[in-house]
Amino acid sequence: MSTIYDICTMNQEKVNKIRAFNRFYTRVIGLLNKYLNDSHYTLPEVRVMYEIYHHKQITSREITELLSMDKSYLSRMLLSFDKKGLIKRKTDKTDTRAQDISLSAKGEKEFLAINRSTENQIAELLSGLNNQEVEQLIVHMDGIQKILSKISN
Amino acid sequence: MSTIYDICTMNQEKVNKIRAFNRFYTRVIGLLNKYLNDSHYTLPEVRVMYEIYHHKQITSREITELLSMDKSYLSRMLLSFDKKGLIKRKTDKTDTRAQDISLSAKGEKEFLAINRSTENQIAELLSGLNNQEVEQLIVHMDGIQKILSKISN
DNA sequence: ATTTTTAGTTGACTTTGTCAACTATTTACG
DNA sequence: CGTAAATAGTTGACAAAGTCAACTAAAAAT
Repeated sequence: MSTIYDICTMNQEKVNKIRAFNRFYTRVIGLLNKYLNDSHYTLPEVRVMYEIYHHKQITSREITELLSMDKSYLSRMLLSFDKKGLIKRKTDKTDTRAQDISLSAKGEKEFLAINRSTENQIAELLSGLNNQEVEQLIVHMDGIQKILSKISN
Repeated sequence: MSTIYDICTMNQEKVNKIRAFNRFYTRVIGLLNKYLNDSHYTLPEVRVMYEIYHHKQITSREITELLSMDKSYLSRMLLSFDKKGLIKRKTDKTDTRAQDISLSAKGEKEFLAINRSTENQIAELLSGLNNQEVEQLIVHMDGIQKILSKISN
């Protein structure tokens, strides 16, 4: 918990630089997500698929926690995945209220295709940079994650 | 323009690290924007106010370009700002189709209040870090902006 | 002078996301 | 044990965010 004193003595310029970065990176992320317009899936759908894929077995509740997503929103999304045959759901053995969700063969195929095109898009973006710049970029990104992980619970 | 060759030889791990950072930072930005729920304004509204404030005089078209925002969406937003007395609009002297938009005294007051609370929120976030960490964070952020500015048109 | 482009508005719509109420379990606890 | 409280997921109703196309009026291009 910070005090008024902390906030007031905090260098204004530093805060402004961080805000500038946030604005800048919001645009970067926006650009990178633009490609999704051409895919059959929306950004939140892809995020959900990502979680299912990387957990192999996951419950609704876990997804809502991981993505800070409303459970009703997710419930409807999973229904649409189900209709499209992208997921399998089976009742959890130790808690019959919960379902273990996993990607079907079709779902996995779809996800991996999206995944590849995201990767290609980033690779394409990076192709405008030389090797050293890419290395530096990653160093900076790791650095930010390391520092901010301390505070983001 | 990148070639297939570039993409295929691009280190997969680097691409994955960048994607991981994007996911991470999407969450950070999401957390920072959460506070807006308590404000009277939405995120896109604040962004528009930001642009009006920092240009003193700006047209609708310029805002749509700066924020990649649909002109109909913006038009309605400006209408609501107008109704709330947050902006002044006057016909541009050299192009009577266009309007020069600026914040009213009330609008400026509102924007500055939002601005302060965003600043405080970031300052509060940073209060969990020591001086050196904050310095490092800014170095990394500047680094990323410098590198990515080369390519993001 | 007329066609084409542009600035902004409006109508109709879709997507995205939220909130509260509900059912069916499970867990906590006297 | 048995009842109360908490939890997993669904559903209805809605609000917020964003898009698309058609339109008016003015400006720019030809």
